[in-house]
Amino acid sequence: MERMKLPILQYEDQIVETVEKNPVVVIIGETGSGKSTQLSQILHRHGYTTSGVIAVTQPRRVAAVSVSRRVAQELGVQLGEEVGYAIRFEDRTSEKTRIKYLTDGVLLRESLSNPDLSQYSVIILDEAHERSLNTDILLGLMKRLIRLRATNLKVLITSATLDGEKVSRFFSQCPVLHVPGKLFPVEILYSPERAKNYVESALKTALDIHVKQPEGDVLIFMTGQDDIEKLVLKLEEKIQHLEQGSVMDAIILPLHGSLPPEMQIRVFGPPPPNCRRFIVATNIAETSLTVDGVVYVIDSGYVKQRQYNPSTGMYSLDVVQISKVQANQRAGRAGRTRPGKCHRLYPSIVYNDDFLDATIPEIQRSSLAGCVLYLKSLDISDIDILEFDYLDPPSAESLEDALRQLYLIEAIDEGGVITSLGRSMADLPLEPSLSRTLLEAKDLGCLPQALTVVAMLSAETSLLPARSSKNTDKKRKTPPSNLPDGSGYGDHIQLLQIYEHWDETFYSTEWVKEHNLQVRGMLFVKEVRKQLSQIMQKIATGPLDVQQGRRRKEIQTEYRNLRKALCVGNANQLAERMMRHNGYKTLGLKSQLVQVHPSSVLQPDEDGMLPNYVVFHELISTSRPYMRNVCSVEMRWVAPILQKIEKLDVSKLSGTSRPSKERTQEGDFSSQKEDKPITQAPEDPNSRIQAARERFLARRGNR
DNA sequence: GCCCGTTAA
Repeated sequence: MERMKLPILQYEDQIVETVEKNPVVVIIGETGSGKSTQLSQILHRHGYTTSGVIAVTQPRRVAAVSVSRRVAQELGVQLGEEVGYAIRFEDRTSEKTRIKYLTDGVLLRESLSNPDLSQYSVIILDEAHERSLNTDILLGLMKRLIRLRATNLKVLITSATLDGEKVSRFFSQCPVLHVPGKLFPVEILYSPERAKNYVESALKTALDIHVKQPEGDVLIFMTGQDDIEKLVLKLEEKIQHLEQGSVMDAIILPLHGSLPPEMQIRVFGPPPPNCRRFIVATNIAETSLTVDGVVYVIDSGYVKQRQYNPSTGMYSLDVVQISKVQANQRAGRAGRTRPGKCHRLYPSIVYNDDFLDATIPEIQRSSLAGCVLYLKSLDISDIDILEFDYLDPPSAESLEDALRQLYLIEAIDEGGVITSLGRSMADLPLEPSLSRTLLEAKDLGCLPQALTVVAMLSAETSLLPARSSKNTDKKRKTPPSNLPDGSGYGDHIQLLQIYEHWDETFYSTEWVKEHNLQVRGMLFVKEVRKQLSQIMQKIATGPLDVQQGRRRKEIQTEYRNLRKALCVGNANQLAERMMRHNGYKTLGLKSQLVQVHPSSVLQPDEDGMLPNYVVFHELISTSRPYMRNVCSVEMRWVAPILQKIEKLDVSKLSGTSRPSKERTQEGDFSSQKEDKPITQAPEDPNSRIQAARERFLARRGNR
């Protein structure tokens, strides 16, 4: 059997012995080592499932499902019995389950109702090198848990290329085991200089491979849909000319996230005989999807990355250089089935001197309001939010921004302590502004409508129709969509109307297609709405289903209440129109000049002016700073919020004026397995981050 | 006039 040869099995004794002796072990295993499927089974064989369940976290849903399926198969058991999985909307575990695969988000949720995670004897954090926001929080929680939990707990942190030393230091010098993978060698070829235009450069390299190199598929990493479409067109054109010669056939496949699923699946089908496939992809092919048969990789060296600026509250989507970890991950995609080649469209000096070692972790690129609320809602008195032990701490500025946001929506009081409202918000799997909107809507009697809007917003990117690439005619505008118009109030109301129409058709797939929306997205909204309704049902009265057959007057009242709830929930996302034109300035710590996104359905009045005050769901800087998903609100709702903003004192919010907390509880537990001191001086994280940030920003400015 | 990489509760 293939499995018998998995490299990790040769290390079984060593792994078990190390786990016996240490609460935390780091395991570095390259692709193909079998760590995701074997580690849990090894520990199961050695009795670790007698005292509890083995949990294995995955950053992605599909991985949790597919890996658990394979393990069940290998153990010859029914999936959902001894081996199961739990992901959002789907729990396939039972009382018999001893090995449980779950997304890290699900484990975080479980930790909310059971901070000790007492049902688990072992927790394996898999793919930790991806450094997802959730994984990073779990790392901090695990560090605390191994000291505090009364019953024995083993933690394994496994990853492909993670800097093992760094994690080991984080966990008091815990041991690091290396397990080799089963990758074939990949020859790295650098360009003499960095391409001025990486699309052109990729095109040349691809054609060169096609003409000169033996069979084998080519995977090309671009940054986004635009690049991909350009390159696909050019490749098709050039290869058609070539084919009159003697080269083999070729097909060219785009691959990115906004492609409908049936188009994504094409890359998994068997390739036609005697035909080379060119797959032009975003970083979706870096980790999320694995394409078989790739022998050549072309790496542009760039990626599109979303980042949050805590001082302005603005997201931006920038093309940035990849990290060394990412470059190696991309190269590795060429060596899965046989030796391969990776063409890097940049010189080795750029790789060595310019690329960051690792991608900046998500926790340092995101708004932390949700994360901070989550930590505050855990009933653990020894956690002070500003002192929470992160592998890579976020900046003080980012934490303060999060506290300010939470205070403005009354999730914490002026002393930084979580309110009962805040606790209710933490129960909802939503960003805080949306949770707050729901709770306010409950009091205002428009909860069914708010549930719909919030569910629609949380799926919004997967709703929009796929942009067609053929629309290159300059004069052709987007076809007039016959979607509802939000009655002039803006995008939130439009989202509500869209869903209500769909509900009227009894969730017809045809209706969705006719209106150029994505079926997958709408079905997701339906699931989210159902989940949120179930949670809200516990504290709300009255029906929460979509309301139908109301009178016009009732609907107007609902819209008004809904807009009011949105205003309360988005207290940190308000903007005021300029006097003489339709530009806006945001109301907050640092005012920004912004505009309503052109896709908005917000309507101007008879004089052509937009409303004086709006709330927005998101601030994003693309070609300009834009507010996306905008809704008109009234000044009288805004006024009290403005007063609050003026009086706000961040130093109180961060709890620095509070007396330090007692830590007696900690001493009781820690005596158990404290052979090494836990308190280690962090090696000056702030200066390290600062330096990384500066490099990062400088690079951004360069382009 | 815009147009988004990815993931998740």
